[in-house]
Amino acid sequence: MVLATKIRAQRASYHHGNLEESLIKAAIKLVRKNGPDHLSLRTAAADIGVSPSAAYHYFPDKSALLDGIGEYLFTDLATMQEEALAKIKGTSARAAKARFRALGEIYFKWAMKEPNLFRLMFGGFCSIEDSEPVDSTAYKLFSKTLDELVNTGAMSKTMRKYGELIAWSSVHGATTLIVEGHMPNEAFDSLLDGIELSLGMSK
Amino acid sequence: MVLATKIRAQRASYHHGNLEESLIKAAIKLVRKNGPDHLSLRTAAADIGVSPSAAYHYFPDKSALLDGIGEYLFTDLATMQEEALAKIKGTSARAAKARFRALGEIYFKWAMKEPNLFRLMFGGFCSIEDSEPVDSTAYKLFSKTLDELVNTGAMSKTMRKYGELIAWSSVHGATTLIVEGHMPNEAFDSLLDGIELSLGMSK
DNA sequence: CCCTTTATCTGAATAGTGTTCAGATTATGG
DNA sequence: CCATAATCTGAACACTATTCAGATAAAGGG
Repeated sequence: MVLATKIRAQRASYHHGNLEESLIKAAIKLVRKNGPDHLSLRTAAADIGVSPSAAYHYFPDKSALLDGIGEYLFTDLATMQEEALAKIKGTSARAAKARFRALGEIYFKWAMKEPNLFRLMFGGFCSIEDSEPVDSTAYKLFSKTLDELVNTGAMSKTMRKYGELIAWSSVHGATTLIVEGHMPNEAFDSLLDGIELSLGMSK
Repeated sequence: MVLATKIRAQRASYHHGNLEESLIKAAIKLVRKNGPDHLSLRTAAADIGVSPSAAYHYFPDKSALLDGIGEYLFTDLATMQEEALAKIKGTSARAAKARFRALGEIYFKWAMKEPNLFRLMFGGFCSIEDSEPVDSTAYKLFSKTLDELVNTGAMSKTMRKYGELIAWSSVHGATTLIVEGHMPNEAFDSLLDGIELSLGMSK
């Protein structure tokens, strides 16, 4: 009984029951359409049938709401990358390279499919509290993938120490530049080729 | 006489005389302080002692004002890069490498000094009308610098075709990641080292 | 079962925003 | 000097974030 009333999120009563998450999801929809600037706290509240001031019981600010969205999206992207990696099995050099490539491609595709959400994540709209980004799930996945490349002999040891830096920077850079229209779409695949070459990955 | 009245920008009369540029400069000041989101057309107008609606004779939109700022800033950055390149004379491989490095460092330093202006330029706040970014002054400077590297034997021919892609993407990527707090500051110099190595530049 | 306490949400108000438009003001050219 | 055109103002409209006193409902103790 207690659970039943708590679970329904569709607002059958004065109390909403799930306002925080509902607000974030409504806000994500708006950001997707209108961009991270142009997010309206009021319409997000209205969309889930709640007064504007209700939001202030869960977020001190509009910017706190943006932070909440950011956290949600970052874990979302990390999950996608984990799933993509899990699909590529094996311990061969070939598999390691495929995983490396998959990480970059997921990143890029995600950004191209949801440019406004990507902007929110990396455009200074949300402050991530993760003390060090190095601790993040995504970064660990990434480092592990690079280690595999070295261990299977697919990547030169000399370049290993620049691995994270070059790959992460250039994949992120190309993605943002393409998303913002400063670089042609086709450039991304070519870039991945170039990185593999430059990091000393065997053909 | 005619010139005298046109030149004074300090508003000694009903007509301002230089509203478009004054608005852009006032807006730049605001963006520098408060970020590209949070730019207020009204306070920009108020700061130069003009009514809000006056702006609409020069910009159809607030977003058009942002476009104007973007154009202003892009030429500003390009000028800085040109000046930096001009200071490094000579046709040796050493000089070519110094120019390459200078381009990246200027880019990074500029962003770190003015993160909010950098966000405006590359964060989707302004739409650049340059049909192809390849035509931009900055890009031409960049390509020329890479050519010099190959001609002086400082860079391998094999990697030349990935030169723009890798260097531009990774410099831009590292810069944005650092500016947004996703990467430590010290990473940038290390990245430049890595790029030089990976693009086959002789030590 | 009721009743108090506490969490949750509303309504109204304030101050600021982009944008429009009729009209006032000034410069320009004949 | 005067008519025309360019330029700017003032007031208005529909938004926005944010605050706060009070209404509403849930939870826990008697």
